[in-house]
Amino acid sequence: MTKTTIYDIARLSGASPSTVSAVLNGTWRKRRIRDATVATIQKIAAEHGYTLNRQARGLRQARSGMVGMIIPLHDNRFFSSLSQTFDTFVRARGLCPVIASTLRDPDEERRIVSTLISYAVDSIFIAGATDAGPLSDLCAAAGVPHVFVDLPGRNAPSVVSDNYRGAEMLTGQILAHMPRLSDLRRARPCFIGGSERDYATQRRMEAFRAVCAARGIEISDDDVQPCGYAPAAARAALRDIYQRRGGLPAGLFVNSLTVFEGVLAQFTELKAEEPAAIQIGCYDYDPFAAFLHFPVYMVRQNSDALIARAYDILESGETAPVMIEVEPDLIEPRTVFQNAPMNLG
Amino acid sequence: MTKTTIYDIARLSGASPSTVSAVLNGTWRKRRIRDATVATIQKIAAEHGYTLNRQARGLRQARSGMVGMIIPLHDNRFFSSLSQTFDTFVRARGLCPVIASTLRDPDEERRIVSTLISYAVDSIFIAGATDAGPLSDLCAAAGVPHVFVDLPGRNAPSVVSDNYRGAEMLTGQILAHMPRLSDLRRARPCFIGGSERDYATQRRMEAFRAVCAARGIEISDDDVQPCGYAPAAARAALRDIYQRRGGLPAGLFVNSLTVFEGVLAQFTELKAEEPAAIQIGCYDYDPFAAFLHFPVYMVRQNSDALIARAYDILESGETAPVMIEVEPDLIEPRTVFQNAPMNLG
DNA sequence: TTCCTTTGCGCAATCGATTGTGCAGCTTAT
DNA sequence: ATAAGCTGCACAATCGATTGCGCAAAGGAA
Repeated sequence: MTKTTIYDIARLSGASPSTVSAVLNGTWRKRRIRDATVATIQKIAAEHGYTLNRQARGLRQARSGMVGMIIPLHDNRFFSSLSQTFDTFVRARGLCPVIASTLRDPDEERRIVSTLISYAVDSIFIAGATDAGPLSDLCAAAGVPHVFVDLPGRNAPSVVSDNYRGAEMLTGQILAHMPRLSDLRRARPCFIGGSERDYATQRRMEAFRAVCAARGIEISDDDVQPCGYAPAAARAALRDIYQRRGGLPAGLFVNSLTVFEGVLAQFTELKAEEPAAIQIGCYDYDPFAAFLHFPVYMVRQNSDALIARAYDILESGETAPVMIEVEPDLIEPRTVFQNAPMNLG
Repeated sequence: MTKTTIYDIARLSGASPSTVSAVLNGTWRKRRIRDATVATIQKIAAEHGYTLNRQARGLRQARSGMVGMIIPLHDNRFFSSLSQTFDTFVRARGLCPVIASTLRDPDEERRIVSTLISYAVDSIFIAGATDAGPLSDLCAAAGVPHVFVDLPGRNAPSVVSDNYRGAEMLTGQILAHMPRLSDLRRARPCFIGGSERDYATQRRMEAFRAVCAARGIEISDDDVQPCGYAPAAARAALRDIYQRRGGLPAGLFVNSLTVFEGVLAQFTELKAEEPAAIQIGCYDYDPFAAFLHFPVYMVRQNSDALIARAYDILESGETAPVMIEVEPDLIEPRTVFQNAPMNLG
């Protein structure tokens, strides 16, 4: 019942605990253990179902073999995709992933990072923190390597989507395909969703305005509504836009999938032709959104590349606040198969 | 740079390490430590940014304060929803969630469970394992309490969706709303997706057949196609059905969201009226699928209740292979708001 | 004053591994 | 034959906390 330890195996094999340890953790060549001894010990270990106590090893080595990641929430296409990639990468290196969600609460963020540190994680990936500075400080104080993913950190390296480029592509498609409406109130495209305090949203708004300006379309503050990420708020924002303009705008830049949910909810109050008569683009990708009754351009962030680059940075030992940008993909309407990642369902 | 320990604080405060330990872990009342001593030690600890080394504590206590969960993949609405609930539950108890994905690989499953055990997790939630028996054995050998979620375990308690009931409701809606087609080849509803080795799929097929039989509809083996979970396979299966029958069947029971993706992909080859002219039901829920141009009934599994019941069982100390069923919710078409869980996006 | 409690805290063992060092015994070279 | 070197392993300290036990000093009762 009580788990077997190297001491038990030492007793049973007549060897010393240090020899057993070396055999079982693979360092026995360095210690010049005879092959016969190795075999004996491995046999006994197997017979007794020995399993390493990683807390003991970790205590001695001052590292746990775990790698932490914090995300705002699991229940989201983009972040769960990040999780999946992270999980795969970490496990491929023989380490154990620990992913915790913060619900975008700064206190939770600090608490989780502290917890991870107290478990002596080898390093930490921080995705979508609302308050990056203090997290960096916590990690730095503990000497834990860390990297920001999807948002730029001030005092540590970060890997982010090229939000400007993604929004540029998306806005370009919206402008290229939206109808030319004679009603001036509806002729200009709108940007909806996200938070102004959000780095990603800032960059996307910037690109949206720039592309519009380049086509000679003047965007007013009224055309840009960073109303947060909640579907209900997005729905209300769209209702306002609709009422003020007497209809949907010719183009709609939807800043996230949850915002899109709110937009769709509002659409249920309209005639089916109305959404179909404008051009919609959504930043972030969902396969079902690709099958709505009107075409939607979408941007899919490249979570594989984000995690891969982040890992590169950590493994290079870089700790300076460099920033790497990863270009996202523009997804044409109705292309679920050609571009969807493998999903084992 | 080197982290402060209770020994450092003991030296600085003039107290003994055991006193410092008691103060910092909150058990000082039991040890009758003076309030003044407590205050001094806490002050010094705060000044030096002391953080607990949980590996040391864990080694001594033979438990880590972590709770493990394994899931097939993160990148899936149902499992990421389970993850979110699990995360919230575990953290609410002051513990640390560790969620790892197995990609439905039995070897991976065993490896991960072993790893979790070697980290001395307090307990393990097993969601969606392909080979439950060996996992139970591993946990039992290590004396780690565990519970199966979403699939029944043989030697341990489990909490599963009431797949029969869910499929019963869904089939009921499909039959109630599907058109009566004179073409006999197309008159019977079809069941598509999932794996026959899968407990959940078995139960759902059972209910599908039973409800059909109750309405006097005779189902042949040809009407039931458990073609797996991959979108591509589902697409091919639907193409076959379409060709053999000369059109879509009047009713379609889609056994998972990824299968639905494949179905939709195949729909793009049809005229838009065709899917709209039949009745579709999907086991599992996606908000965007609720906004397609034809109404879809969906079943949403109750991940909150699944995790809550699983936790109840673990906390009750139950280790016998009891099985608890949780009823899923039937979601009417276009009701994204009334029923969707809060999603902070 | 003497004895008994209670208060407040220290001592030292312990959890299970890792790792720097030491040292017999056997080889090989000279 | 002696020194030098190599082989194969054991010893013991160490990581940082927790915890059973013990004991001096203070307080109270008789």
